[in-house]
Amino acid sequence: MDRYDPAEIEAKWQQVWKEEQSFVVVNPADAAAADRSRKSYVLEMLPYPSGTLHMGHVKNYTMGDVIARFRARNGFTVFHPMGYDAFGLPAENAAIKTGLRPAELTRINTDNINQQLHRLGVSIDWSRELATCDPGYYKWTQYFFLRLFERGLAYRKEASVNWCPSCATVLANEQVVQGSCERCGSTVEPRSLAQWFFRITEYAEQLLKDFELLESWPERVITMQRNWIGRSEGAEVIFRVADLEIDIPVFTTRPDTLFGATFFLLAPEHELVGTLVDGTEYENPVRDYVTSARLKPLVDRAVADRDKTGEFTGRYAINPVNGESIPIYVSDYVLMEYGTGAIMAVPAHDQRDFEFARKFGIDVRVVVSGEGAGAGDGPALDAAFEEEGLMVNSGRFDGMPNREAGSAITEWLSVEHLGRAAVSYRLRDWLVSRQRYWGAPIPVVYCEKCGVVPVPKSELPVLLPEVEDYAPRGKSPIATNEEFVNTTCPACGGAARRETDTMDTFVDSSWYFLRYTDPHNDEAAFDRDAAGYWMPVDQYIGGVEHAILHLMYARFFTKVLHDLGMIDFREPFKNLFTQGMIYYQGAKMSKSKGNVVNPDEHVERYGADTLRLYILFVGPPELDVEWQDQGIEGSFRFLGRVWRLVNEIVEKTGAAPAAADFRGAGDGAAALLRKTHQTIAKVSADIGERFRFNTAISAVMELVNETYLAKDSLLADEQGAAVMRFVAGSVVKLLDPFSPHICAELWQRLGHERLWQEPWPQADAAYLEEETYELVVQVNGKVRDRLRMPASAGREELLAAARASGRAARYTAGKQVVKEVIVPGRLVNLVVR
RNA sequence: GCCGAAGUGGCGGAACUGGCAGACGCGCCGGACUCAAAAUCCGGUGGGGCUCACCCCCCGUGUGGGUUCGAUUCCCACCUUCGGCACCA
Repeated sequence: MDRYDPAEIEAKWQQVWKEEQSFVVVNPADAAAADRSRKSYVLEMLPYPSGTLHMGHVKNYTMGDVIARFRARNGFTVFHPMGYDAFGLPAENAAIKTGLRPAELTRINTDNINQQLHRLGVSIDWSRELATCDPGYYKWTQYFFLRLFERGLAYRKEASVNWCPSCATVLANEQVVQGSCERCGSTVEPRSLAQWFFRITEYAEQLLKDFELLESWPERVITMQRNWIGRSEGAEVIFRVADLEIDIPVFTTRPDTLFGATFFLLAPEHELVGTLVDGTEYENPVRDYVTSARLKPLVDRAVADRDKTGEFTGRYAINPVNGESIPIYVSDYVLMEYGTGAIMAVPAHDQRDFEFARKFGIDVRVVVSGEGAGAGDGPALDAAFEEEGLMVNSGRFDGMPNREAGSAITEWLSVEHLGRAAVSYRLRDWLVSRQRYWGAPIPVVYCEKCGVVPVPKSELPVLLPEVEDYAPRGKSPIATNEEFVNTTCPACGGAARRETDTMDTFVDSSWYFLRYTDPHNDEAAFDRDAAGYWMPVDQYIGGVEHAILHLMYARFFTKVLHDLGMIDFREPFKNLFTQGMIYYQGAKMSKSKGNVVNPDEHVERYGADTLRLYILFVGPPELDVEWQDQGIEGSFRFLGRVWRLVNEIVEKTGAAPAAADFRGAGDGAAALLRKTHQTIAKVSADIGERFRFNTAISAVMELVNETYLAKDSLLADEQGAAVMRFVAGSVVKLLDPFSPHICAELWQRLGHERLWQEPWPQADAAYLEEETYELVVQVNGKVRDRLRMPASAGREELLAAARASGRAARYTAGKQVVKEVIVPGRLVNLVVR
C-alpha cells in the first residue's frame, strides 16, 4: 500500500477539475422559461484581496464548498461563482509603501488568492470570475450611479460629515464605530463638505418590511439592521416662535407629554439659530456656543452621561396645545441629523431634558402620573418618570391613560393643522464619495453653465487615470491629473471639470452577485433573464461583521434595481449563514495581534483536505471557535486512517462489486451495515438541514472506528467483504464534501470514476431500525439498571421487566410504588415513597 | 444602561422534541509491534469514596431558587465572558 501523500493526490484532482471544467455551469438557453426548481445559487462573500487568504476565508469557502458539493450531489444545478472586491484603501496604502501601482498590486494579490482557492479544491465556476476594479465591471457600477442620480436617489449635499484624518477621506455612518474609523481606529472628525449621498433613507420602510421575504436569516442580523434603521413612531408638532413669524416643527415620540413641555431646544447646526439671535444681546454667546459645538469630536458629543450644556437664545416658542411661551435654547445634545433638529423638552418625562432643566433652573411639570412615580410635583422629582401612567395637568386629556392620550393629542393636532402623526428613522443617507484613488470614479462633471452634469452612458466607463502620487492629501489624488480633470460638458460642450472623488467600495459589492449571472456582457450590467434565473442567492455565507454594512447596502441596491425595473425580486439573499470567527491563543486572529495562523503552511504540511476537515470539525460553524495546533494533527491522522482502511479493502477484495442486498449477512456485518445507514442519515441531516458540520464529521469518524474493529473478521468471508466494500464506498461519499481530493482518489481505487458526479447516498430505512435496545430503569429518576429489550416490546412488557429487575428492586424494596412512567424506546421510571 | 449570544472534563466540543451527561477529536496513561524509536493498531481516561478486582455508592453541565416522575435542555433572579447599540427626542 502506498502512503497517503496529499500533495500528489490534491494536485492530480485539481488538474482534473480544471481540465474537465467540472464546476462550470452555463446559463439555460431560454432562461426566462427554464425550470428553476433544481437550481441552487451558493455564494460566499467575495474576498478583499489583501495579500493572502486567512483562516476566516478558509472556513468561509470550505463551508460554501461543502454546501455546494452536497447540493450538487443531491441533484441541484449548483451555481458557485467567485470574484474579488478589489478596489479599496489597503491596496492603495500598500501601493504608497511599496511603490507598486495599485492595479499591479491588486493583480498580484488576486492571482495569489485565485491560486490559494484552487489549492483548497473549492468547486468554483471559474468562468465567471470577476474583479470589481476591472473597467468592464466598474463601468456598470458607474452606470448604476447614474440611474440612481436620474431618480434623485444619488444627490450632492453640503453637510457635516465624518472625516478620518488618517485615511484622509470621509466615511459613511456605518463605517464609524464608537466615533472611530472602522478600518484604522482613528478618531473621526466632523467636517463640512459637499459630498455625494445615496438616499437609502427612502428605503427605510422597505428594508424593514422585506425582512418577511427572507427565508432564513440569523435573528441577530435582522435585529442589528432593525436597530440600525431605528424606526420610531410619534408626531411632528409645529411650534411658532413668539414675535417672529417662524414655525419650527419638532419630532416627538411622546405627544402625550406635550403639556409638560417647559422649554425648547435647537441643534447648534439648526439653520434658524442665526435668525433667532442676530442683532440681539444673545448673538455672541450663542454663536460662540455653536462654534465650539461644531468643533467638538463626534465621539465626545455622543457620550450620554456628559454634562448638559446650552445657551439661551432670548426667544420663546409657543406650545400649540396650551399657548404657553417656553424659552428656546441651543444645546448640542440635540442632533441635526435626527428628526427636525429641534425638540420640545419635557423634563418630567425625559431624563436628558430633566438633567438640562435642573442645570438651567427650568420648571419640571409632571403630566403623566403613575405608580412609583413622583406623583408629587416637579421640584420633588429626582429623575424623569418615563413609565406609563394617567394624564394630569393636561386640560381635557386629564385622566386618560397616557398612550391613548398620545393618539388623541396627535389626532387633535392634525385637525387643527398644528401637527400630524410622523415616523422618524435613525438611519442616515449613505455617504458614497471618497477622497481616495483606488475606486470607481464618480461619473459626473461640473460645468459652469450647466452645473452638475452626468456623464452619458455611451461615455462609460470613466476610466480611473494614472497618477504619479497616490498619497492622500484631503483631495482625491486624481485631482492632480489635469488631463483627467479638464473635460468638456456633455450638455453644452463648454469647459467643465470632472468629479475627482471615487465611490465607496461598498457600492462595488452591492451588486456583484448579479454580475456573476452574466459576467461577460458588454451591453448591460446583466441579462434580465439570466439574473432572474439564478437569483436570488439561495445560500449566502459570510462573516457577521457585515451584518449592517454590506448586507444592508446590497439589500438597498437590490430594491432600487427592482424599482428601476431591472429585476423582479426585492431581496438578494434568501438564506444567510453567518460564520463565527476563529480565535487563537484566546484572541481573535489578527495581524495586529500577531496571532495569525497561515493556511498555506498547513496546506503544505497536511494538505488542503486535512485543513478543510479540521476547520469545520473544530466546532459549530456559527460560533467563534478556538484554533488548536494539535487539533489539525488529529484530522490528518483520521484521513490517514481512512486512506489505509479503504486501500486495505481494495487490496483484499479486488474490484468485486459492493453487493446490493445484505439481508442474511452475519451479526457483525448486519451491525456494521446498520451503523453505515445511520451515519448516512445523520450526515445528510447535519449538512443539509442543520449546518452542523462538526457532528457530521464525528459521525463518519465513529463509523470508521467501528469498521476498523470489524475489519478482520468481515474480510474473512465473501459476503463480509462485499459489506466492507459498501461501507468503504459510503465513507468516501460522505466525506467527499469536506475532503474532496482524497475521496476522489479512493473512489477511483474502488473501481469507479468522478465521485463528484455520484448521487448522494441514501439511508435505507430497513437498516435503520434496531431490533433491540437498552431500556433504562430508573427509581425516582436515578438510573438503577439497563435491560436489553426487543424494539417491539409493549408498555406492559417494559413495566414487567423493570419490576423484575433485581438491581432496581434494591431501591424499591419495602417501599410503595406510587407512579410508573413508561417511555417506550427509552426508559421506565418507578417512583417510590 | 439597553438588546443579543454564550458559560459542560486538562483542552476543542457532543447530547435533535424534557428522558443513560461528557459522542468525536486533542492531550495524558497503559499494552501490542520494534534491537530501539517514529508511525501504526488495541485499551483506559469527569471528581470523590469504598471491603479501590472495573463491584458498588455519592457528587457533578456558571450561581441560587422553581416547575416536573425526571432539567445541560423549560421558568425566575443573579454572576462572568463576548458581540451590537448607546444623548436618536
